[in-house]
Amino acid sequence: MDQARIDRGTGIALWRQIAEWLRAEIAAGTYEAGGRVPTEAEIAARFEVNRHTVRRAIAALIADGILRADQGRGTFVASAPISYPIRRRTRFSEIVSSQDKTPTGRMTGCAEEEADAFLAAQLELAVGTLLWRIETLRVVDGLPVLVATSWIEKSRFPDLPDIYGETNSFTLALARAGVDDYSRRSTRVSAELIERGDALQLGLEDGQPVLVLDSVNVTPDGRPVQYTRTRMAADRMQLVIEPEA
Amino acid sequence: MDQARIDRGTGIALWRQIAEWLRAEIAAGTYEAGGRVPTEAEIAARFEVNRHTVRRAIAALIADGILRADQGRGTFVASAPISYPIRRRTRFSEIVSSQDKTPTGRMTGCAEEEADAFLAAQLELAVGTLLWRIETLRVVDGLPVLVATSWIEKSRFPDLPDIYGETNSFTLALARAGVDDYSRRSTRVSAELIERGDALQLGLEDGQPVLVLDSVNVTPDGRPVQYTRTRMAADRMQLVIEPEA
DNA sequence: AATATTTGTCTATACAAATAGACGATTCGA
DNA sequence: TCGAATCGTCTATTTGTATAGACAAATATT
Repeated sequence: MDQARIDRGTGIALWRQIAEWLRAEIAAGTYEAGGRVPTEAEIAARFEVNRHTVRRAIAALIADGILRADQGRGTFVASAPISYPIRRRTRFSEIVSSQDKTPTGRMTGCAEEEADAFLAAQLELAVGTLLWRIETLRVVDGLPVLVATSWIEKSRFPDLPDIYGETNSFTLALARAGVDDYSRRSTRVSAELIERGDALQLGLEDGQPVLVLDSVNVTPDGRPVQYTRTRMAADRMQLVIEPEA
Repeated sequence: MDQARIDRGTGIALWRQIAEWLRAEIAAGTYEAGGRVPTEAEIAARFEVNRHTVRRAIAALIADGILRADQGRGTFVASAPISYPIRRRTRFSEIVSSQDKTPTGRMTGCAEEEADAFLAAQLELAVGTLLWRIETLRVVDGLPVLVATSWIEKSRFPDLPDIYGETNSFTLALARAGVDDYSRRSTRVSAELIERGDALQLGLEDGQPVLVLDSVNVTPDGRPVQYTRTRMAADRMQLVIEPEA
């Protein structure tokens, strides 16, 4: 049971007392990351204040990135952004698991595509080479955090979409084709406004920024195997550039 | 150097931020007990706020008994009341020293007086016996805390005023006359409004309450040696009635 | 498709907080 | 004794806080 109280005339505004109560409840785990907090009306009734006063408290927490409000749905705890360290060996599932979160992922699309000049250069293939283009959605604790598009040579990994569709793991899918290890060669990072399709998948609003990572994975002998373009919800993940451990 | 800051529009009233700053400064010892804190104008300039805002902060601390304002003089840290335990052996200097404070005292008056019926009964002497009446002011850490009037048989302690005037100690003065030990027999406690003369000596305003202690000190064989009427500033000392240790 | 729920925005009102200025009351030192 | 310093009180104005009500916009439910 919840016995918190707010006091009037103390020189501390009601909205601030409510904001601090909510912040404490979230920190204590009463409302889990990504979960819903009580509605404005409920909180207002709970403390016997006007809804506008609650709204101001919530606005302060939204400004701090602690809450996120969705019109018509409710107000949610904005999960702390997941750290995404960029190293030579970067495996999404390992990164996420090491932060006590549960990663899931699924293939949202798959198509054949001919390499254009850019992709051909990146993958060191001839222009027009047939590639798999695989669309992926990565989810952490039920919250979608990034979408990625990967291009992989079709002739070298003919049944990759099937294996990836089963395992949801590039590491496993490439291993089945004889690539036991791979590492990140280069990563370029930029920021863009989210595209419509990505926004739908990530549950973001138009106009939100995304981090865009363009990376090339190579086998230990330096041969490119995969070109990936990743779009990360900037409010849910943050990049960490670290020296090699 | 002092780097504290106050922020506007945070939902915490300026007066409260200032009050908490002052409270912290006092707790940290920046302004010592009984000492002066900066003037309203200085604090207002320090934080770039209006003097009225500072006044509200100070009013809150006065209500909490932490500060005390004297018109025309300044605002002072209200010393925490000194505990004054009542036991059989009560020595002002020992009590005060044990509370990490520095006691001083001085005789403020001395006169001869004949015992009236009341004093004669208390001291077990005949009515009309010549007594010394000695007025004493006790000060702790520079702050006057009590005034006392003591009556002692003159023929038994003929040069007591001289000795007390030198030593400011009844214990020593009585010892010189052969009374090695004495203890408190009875103490009556009451509360009155302060008298004009006492108010001047204690630096209190008219209308302030004082604790009045009427006590009789006796030698180990039970013979009365001293009758004392003590007036204590109620906001600077508090009585503690304890069982004998 | 209709309805209920929930957040977003707007207007209006009342009260608290903070500012501004003036002047009185008390104390202290020159 | 005078004036400066300091706290006490008063009026007036502006800004921040909180309430009240209405309706729009998006979502979820039936």
